[in-house]
Amino acid sequence: MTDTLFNTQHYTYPHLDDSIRLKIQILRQSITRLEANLITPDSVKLFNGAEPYDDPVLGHSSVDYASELNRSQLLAATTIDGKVLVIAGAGSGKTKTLTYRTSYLIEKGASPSSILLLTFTRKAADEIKNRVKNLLAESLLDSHASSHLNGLNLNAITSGTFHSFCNMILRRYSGLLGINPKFTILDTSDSEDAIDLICKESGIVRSSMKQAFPRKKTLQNLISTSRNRRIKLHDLIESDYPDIAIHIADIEQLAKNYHKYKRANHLYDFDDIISQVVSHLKNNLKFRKLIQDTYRHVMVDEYQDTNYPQKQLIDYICEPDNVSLMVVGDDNQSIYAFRGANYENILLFGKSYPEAKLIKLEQNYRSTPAILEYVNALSKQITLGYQKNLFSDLPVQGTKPVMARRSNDKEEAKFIADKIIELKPELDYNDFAVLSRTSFQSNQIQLEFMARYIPFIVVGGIKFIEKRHIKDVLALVKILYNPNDSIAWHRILTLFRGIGEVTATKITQALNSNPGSFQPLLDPKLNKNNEQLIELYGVLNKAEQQETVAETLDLLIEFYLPVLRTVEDNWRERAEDFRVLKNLAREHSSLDNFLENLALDPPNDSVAVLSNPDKKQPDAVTISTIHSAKGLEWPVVFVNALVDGLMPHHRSVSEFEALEEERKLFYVACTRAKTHLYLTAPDYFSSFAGYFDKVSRFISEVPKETVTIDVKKTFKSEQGETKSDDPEWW
DNA sequence: GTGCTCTGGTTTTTT
DNA sequence: ACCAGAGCAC
Repeated sequence: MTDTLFNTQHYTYPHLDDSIRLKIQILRQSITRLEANLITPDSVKLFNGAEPYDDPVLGHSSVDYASELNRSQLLAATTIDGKVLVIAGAGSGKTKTLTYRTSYLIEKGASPSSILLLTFTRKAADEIKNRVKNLLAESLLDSHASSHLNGLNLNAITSGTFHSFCNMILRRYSGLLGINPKFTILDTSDSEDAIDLICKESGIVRSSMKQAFPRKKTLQNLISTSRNRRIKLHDLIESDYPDIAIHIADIEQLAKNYHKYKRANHLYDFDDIISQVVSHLKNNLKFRKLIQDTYRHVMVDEYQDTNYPQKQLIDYICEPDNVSLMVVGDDNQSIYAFRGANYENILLFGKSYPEAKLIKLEQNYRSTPAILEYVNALSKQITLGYQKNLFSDLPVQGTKPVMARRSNDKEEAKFIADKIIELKPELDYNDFAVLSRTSFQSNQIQLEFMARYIPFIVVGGIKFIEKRHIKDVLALVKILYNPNDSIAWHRILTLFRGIGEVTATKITQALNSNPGSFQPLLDPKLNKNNEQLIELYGVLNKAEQQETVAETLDLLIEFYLPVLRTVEDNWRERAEDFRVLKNLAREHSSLDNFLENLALDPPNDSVAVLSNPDKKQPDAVTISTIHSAKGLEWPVVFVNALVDGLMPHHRSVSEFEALEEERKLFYVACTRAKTHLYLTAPDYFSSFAGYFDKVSRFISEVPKETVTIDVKKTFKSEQGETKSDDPEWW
């Protein structure tokens, strides 16, 4: 205790009950088992101890694998049989390794169409694919060296996110699977709306004497979590939401109705897209065989953030021994449990595949030794995981992370701004990032930056796709594509004055029992002589005739603008966003293509960037949540608001696994820094949730020699403000 | 049935 | 700051 930065006895740690102890024990066993299968360049005598150039492929390739990769990376890239887990530490060249492995597979004779590459974002998938194309460009044109490469089409590599892959499979094999290929995807907020609608229609009594019925957001979360974590709704509510236990029966019924509703209307939510493919793989042997024969080389990135259905998907595809599988991940960076990700998948890999090999990438190419020393100390605090120790061969130690504490969030923001201005002469604004646990924690910093003329961009923020007017127009597009989409209908119908829940439901039902026609809009018994409904009828029919997505969109927007004007005062401002939407539409050849891409790969750039696609990113400091910063790096990183209660979040401190994830989140934040890491905290933080005034336990737990402390306190005394530097003060 | 306003309870992170 | 329910007028 004495060598830590601060006395950790000030914090309350979660109680470990027997069930969690048992779980830890099982996970430890699995980890130990796989550690026994660890292979290193030395243990396997990489290329029999000879130079890699003796390998028939490596020796003759135009790609110089052995000099481009370090020995562990080379081992990972060339171990192409069986099942392999690669533990790739932060900044260890994971993407590079996947790129070279893909290239190596192809040079070894794997056909591009037999390769399946699953990543967490489409951007990551595209990047790997493009880098492989560049690597092999020379060989593909060279008809002498390796003749089988000549004329290969690398676009045949299947790469993307789990969702985009499963979406493609559902549509491509809709005939074999007996499903309607014209389904629409519900994003999270559509799914919430659907649940809300069904809740109202099924006449559940929402208000109870004792306990209010959960809101739509909670319900959606509950249903999704229950599916992704394979926990019965009943058990999930009892363990995680005991307050609403009296509503269990209603919620279970609601979940069933929601499911029926989606199937009846050809709607798939995010969870369905994956679990439908899994259940077809499970039940349809012909389909399973077909998929297993197609994808012979599977690679999965960010395996620590997969959920149970995603693991099942991989397991079904990779069931035969001759399908090779490499999963890559870092158990220290699993930070998506709230979205159903299961950190156990990566820890239990040895249990699923007892013969699997383990490879570790521990050389870090990102951070200075001083920063690595700190993050390795953080890593030691994580209870469960594979053994790892990041190292760097940089000759210069660099500066230690700085822990700065200030009287309040304003002083904290000032500190950050001061540092940026101090370091700016040698760096660009692009070289700085401020990372926060929650998005609102950057408000004070944004104000300070504005006052000091420091340019910044906020990542995360309000999503373009989540804006009301964008959702409205997209609902119109969805109606055209899938006239069964009652969620979209309901959204549009309630937009008009004089039409509320009840009328909208009646019209929606009439539309559904009258497939292929918008006729009910004209029915005087239903439309209350609303002229806009009659106009909508004409617009939809006309829009159906349009050739391109852009033309269709133009018509719909033209109709929608006057409607928007009746519901929002700032409609002009909002209308600006339609330019962006039109630009996006021009990139798509069909409505389904357009809708799919917006749902599965929504643009998360700010509107300003989207509307000037040609302009280069301006030179600006990045302000982001830690989650959104995953996979990125900056020379100078600030992690702010490090108060116990915000980091770890107060809602996560009472449960072992939740606290562990917060710890990993802090680890992710710190590993983004290349040369300078600043950890900052205000003296206190107060909100309806409580009053927090201790520095984050994650700061306190590590040995004090790994950081530099910088504490300044502004006293509010009777004589006015005075400043003091007191190292004893926290 | 619809739409407005008031009020009190709520707020983590997001492909 | 944001949303959902209640209460009320049309």
